[in-house]
Amino acid sequence: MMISTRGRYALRMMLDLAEYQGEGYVALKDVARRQEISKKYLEQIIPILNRAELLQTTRGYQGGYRLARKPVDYTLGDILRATEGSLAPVSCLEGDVNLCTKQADCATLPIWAGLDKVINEYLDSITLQDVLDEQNSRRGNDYVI
Amino acid sequence: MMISTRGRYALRMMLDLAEYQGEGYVALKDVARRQEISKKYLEQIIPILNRAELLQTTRGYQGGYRLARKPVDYTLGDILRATEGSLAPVSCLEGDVNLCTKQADCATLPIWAGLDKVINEYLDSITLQDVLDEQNSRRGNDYVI
DNA sequence: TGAAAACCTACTAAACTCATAGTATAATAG
DNA sequence: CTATTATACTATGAGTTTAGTAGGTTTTCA
Repeated sequence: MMISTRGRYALRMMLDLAEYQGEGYVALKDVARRQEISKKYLEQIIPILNRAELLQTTRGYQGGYRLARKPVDYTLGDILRATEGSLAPVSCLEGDVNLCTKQADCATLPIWAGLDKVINEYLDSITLQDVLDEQNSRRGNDYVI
Repeated sequence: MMISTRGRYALRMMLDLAEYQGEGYVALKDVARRQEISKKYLEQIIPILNRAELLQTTRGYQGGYRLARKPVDYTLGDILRATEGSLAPVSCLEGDVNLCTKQADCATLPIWAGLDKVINEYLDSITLQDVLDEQNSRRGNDYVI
């Protein structure tokens, strides 16, 4: 019932990008250094976020990544559903892929559907901006004029 | 982010026991047959439930299992925490075992703590009896006098 | 043309999942 | 006492997933 490192690192990377994007693009090596995560591993997570159109990219000199939207326009659910594949607690809930012949009289399916609902609702109730704000207030930046 | 078969089978077994315990003990082979789950695999799940004192057991002739308490006195959280080990979405939340040096200024920890909370609260809001009731009403037993 | 950066693909050790198999132990009927 | 029924315990294993490492390719710009 764990969120994998893939999802957790993706979230930390998105937060890092949100924090450090001034005008330009942020190089992955800087994210990796600050977050203490292997750059090579982050490289593998990036394409997932790219496919979901969560990032903008430039290559070459002074290239890097930046958020495609404002932090307030990402929910944690957006990021985690993309990287975790799905947040469904059982495979019978994953689209129409895993059809179960017993669905109609499965006593436990409504339970998992309900669990799925509370998980997604919780994660969609928090935006990247919310986490940034919370982080700043923790650092005492809430007294900055 | 999945509930494993261990947890799901445990839940189905508990429901089966709840449904079929008249006076006596229910043999595992009957549960296995009705639920279409390998009896040998269920045998491995049983000790987990036994250690958590969720079941009563007798061996030998007409032996088997029964619920230690009334269905209304089990929450799904009780059963799933026992079988899944923990429902925590990240290991830093698991007791004092996985201490993380960055806990104090970790921006994401409160998120996972909140997620953990909604998951546990949801699963603790449902009892075994609730699932039985829902099952019976679905089968049309709600019109029985 | 050379440096800096993203992009892409293959590989791997370790852990976990979902079982299967076999033997030992206990309880009861007859 | 012994055969039957049932749980208890331990070992093994195939397959998948996780969490990376490694190395080379392509793009951009000074």
